[in-house]
Amino acid sequence: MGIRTDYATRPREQIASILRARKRFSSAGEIYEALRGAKTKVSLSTVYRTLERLLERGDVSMRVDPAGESTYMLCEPEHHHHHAICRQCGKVEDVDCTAIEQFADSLRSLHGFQLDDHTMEFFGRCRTCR
Amino acid sequence: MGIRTDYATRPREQIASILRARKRFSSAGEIYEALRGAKTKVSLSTVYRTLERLLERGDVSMRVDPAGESTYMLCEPEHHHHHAICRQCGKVEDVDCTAIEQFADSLRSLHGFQLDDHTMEFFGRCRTCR
DNA sequence: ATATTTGCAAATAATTTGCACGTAA
DNA sequence: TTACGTGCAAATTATTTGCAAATAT
Repeated sequence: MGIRTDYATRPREQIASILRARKRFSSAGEIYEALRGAKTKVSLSTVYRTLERLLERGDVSMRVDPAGESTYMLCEPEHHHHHAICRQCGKVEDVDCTAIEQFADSLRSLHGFQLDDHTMEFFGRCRTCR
Repeated sequence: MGIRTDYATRPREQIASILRARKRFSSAGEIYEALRGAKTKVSLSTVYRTLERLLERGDVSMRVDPAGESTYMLCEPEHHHHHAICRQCGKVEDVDCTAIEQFADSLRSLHGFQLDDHTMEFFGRCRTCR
């Protein structure tokens, strides 16, 4: 019998709900603040622990912002893709960039460097913020 | 008369020297440790302040590692380029990727997204670590 | 019933800051 | 001299952890 680690608790539902509502990367602190108005009280530690758990499960993607803060967003990483992040409103759009990846693949022989992973982020203004 | 902010001090020389010797991204703490053996004592605050100053001057490039720590490397960002980071030894090779950027440019109309900047990092093993 | 989750407060760890003293020009 | 830089110790900030109480199954 394996270990069961998936209780559906109120705090977890609340946190998931916030994540669903926000379509951008949010820090633990921001989620905690967004929860302030909610009926159930959720502690900051629980927010951290839940985010870590969601990350392990692959339900959120994590991004360390330039200030070094970890931020999270609901997002099934089923297929490798990248993000276009609006500088103004923070909205994130998935960028499917097969062609870019093909290009990245072609860099495999570059510098004698055996390429096995890469990251990319795009910044600018989304349609509504332009 | 403007403000002069460029004294050539012993601590700054020591820090620059360490940066020159290491060809990889190093944290303030790592530089501080590397300085332990040096003749001159340099405080951790000075390491932080010097790195911040070098960053403002454009003499180093900064990277927030996945754990959220800021790391620095000597590197003139004269022309926009990216990095191939060896997972094993940490060595960094500059990747000139004009073609990738052309591709990125072509994404400008993507999603109605006005692209104005992007980041990319490549990971793998360098020639000697393969 | 009982294994898991939570809240709280205390512990870490990276980074920043105030201030008196030291130093380059 | 004197404006700028440095060290130290204390303050901040994000994140983690121990543990007793609460909760889901």
